[in-house]
Amino acid sequence: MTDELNFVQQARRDKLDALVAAGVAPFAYGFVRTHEATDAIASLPEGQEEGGAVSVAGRIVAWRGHGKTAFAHLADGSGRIQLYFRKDGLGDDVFDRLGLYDIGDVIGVSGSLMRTRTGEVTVRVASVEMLAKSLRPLPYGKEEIVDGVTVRHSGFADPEQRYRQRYADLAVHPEVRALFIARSRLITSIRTFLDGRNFLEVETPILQPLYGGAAARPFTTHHNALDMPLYLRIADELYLKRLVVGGFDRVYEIGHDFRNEGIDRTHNPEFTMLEFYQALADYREMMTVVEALIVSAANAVRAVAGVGASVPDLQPPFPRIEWVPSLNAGVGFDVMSASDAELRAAATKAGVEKVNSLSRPKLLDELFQAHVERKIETPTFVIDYPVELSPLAKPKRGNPALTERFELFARGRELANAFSELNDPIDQRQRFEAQARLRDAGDDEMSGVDEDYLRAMEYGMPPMGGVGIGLDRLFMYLTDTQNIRDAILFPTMRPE
RNA sequence: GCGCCCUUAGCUCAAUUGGUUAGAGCAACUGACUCUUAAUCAGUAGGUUCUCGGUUCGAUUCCGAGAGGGCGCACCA
Repeated sequence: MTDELNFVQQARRDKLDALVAAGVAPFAYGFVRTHEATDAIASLPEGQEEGGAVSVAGRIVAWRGHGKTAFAHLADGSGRIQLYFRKDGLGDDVFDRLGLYDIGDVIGVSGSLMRTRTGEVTVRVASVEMLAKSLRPLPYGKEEIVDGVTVRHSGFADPEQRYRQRYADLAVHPEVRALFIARSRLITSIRTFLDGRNFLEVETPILQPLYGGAAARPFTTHHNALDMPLYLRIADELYLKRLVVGGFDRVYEIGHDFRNEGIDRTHNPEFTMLEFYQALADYREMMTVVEALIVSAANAVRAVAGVGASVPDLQPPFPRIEWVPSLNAGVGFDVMSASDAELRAAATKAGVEKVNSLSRPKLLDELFQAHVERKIETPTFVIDYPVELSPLAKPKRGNPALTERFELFARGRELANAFSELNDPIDQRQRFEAQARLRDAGDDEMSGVDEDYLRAMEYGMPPMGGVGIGLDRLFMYLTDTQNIRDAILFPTMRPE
């Protein structure tokens, strides 16, 4: 695609010049609107032919000229309304100038409501103002009737262009707008839910001198004045837990985490994470909180017109299955007492590749994914993970080979990850040092020892339950969206 | 990173086995039309067929390389 003016764009420039020559400012400062489109339509009672004066504003999305009259449709955030222009109502000058208007122009009109012969509520335009001349045609689609069925042809089907030019995608696709309205409702519902349970919303650093709280490769940047490296956070966890030390018993943060990994249909380098921490609660208590939060979020999305139909019917309490017994049932032997060789054989049988290069924890994880995770359809809590898979969780009371951890799965995907959080600074130091050794050995997904965090723990960190929920993933689950790029307004793309 | 597929007018898509001047709808432009709504009718214009190279008398079509994208796999505890 070229940035040179093509003939369509040149025609619009010429109209712009003609408007200016006629004394019409093509880019206005504002407009006083009395009604949104759907409100204006609703204000004319059924059966009534004529109504009062309204002022509406929006984008011209259809234009049908008829010599000395013209019909148009105007779209705003609420919907669309028809406009009716008459030469003998507007005067020759104004009516003739309508030829300089195009589909895509943002205009404001005033006039009285009327009902057309076919019953459509319409504004009989008495005055019209150009608010923003459109110099580039929007790729509106077309509808046609094929064998009695209405087929919508998008005018903008190339996914790449839709992601790159989300503004145009939104402008021509009402269903895309509806989806992102639903996303906003989801976020709002989570805030309302947590605020209602006395959680405090906080903001913690995105630029961090040490990254931690997850295992991922970070984005690295540099602060010039301090002449030091900084990392974009891969998780909020360690800062939120510092705040619990400070006396904020219930905190949460909704924000972006950044992970320098591959891009695919479920991964974007920056994504929206919810983390919340509740002092004195253990992981079992957090399961009931998560259940209620997910149901509340699902209800919020379900209420959005045009999106809600895809939301699964959720019936709490969600099933809880234990990690070890469920995997044992899948493979047919006891994985905890099995030798590495037995695990490798089972992994090979399950279709796992390169089993000889995998560590024991990785083998267990692969087996669990193949035999249990992928088969989970309806929301299900998996609880009590082996300690070697969960270095950040507290040991399980009465069984130190396990941890007090749960993950929530649905449709084979992880929706939430939670622990009874480690609050023993001596244990924490040992785990940090083990991570630091791995990092020094070349694993750049591992961070070093966070001395400041240890200092915070040494002051006394209350026991707490902590939960992380990837909100893009949750939204994708609730709306049955297959690609994360359809759930993020401006997904990460290569430069054009 | 690997495999498969895609890239033609502003947009959505055609183009027979490699063969005349690369077509259609919408959008655009000119004209007609005072209740239309996929408005209608008559006409006009619009192309580096992603880029570079090769094969051929001849390439949108076949081959090679590159760019961008989509899907799947792998990676992402």
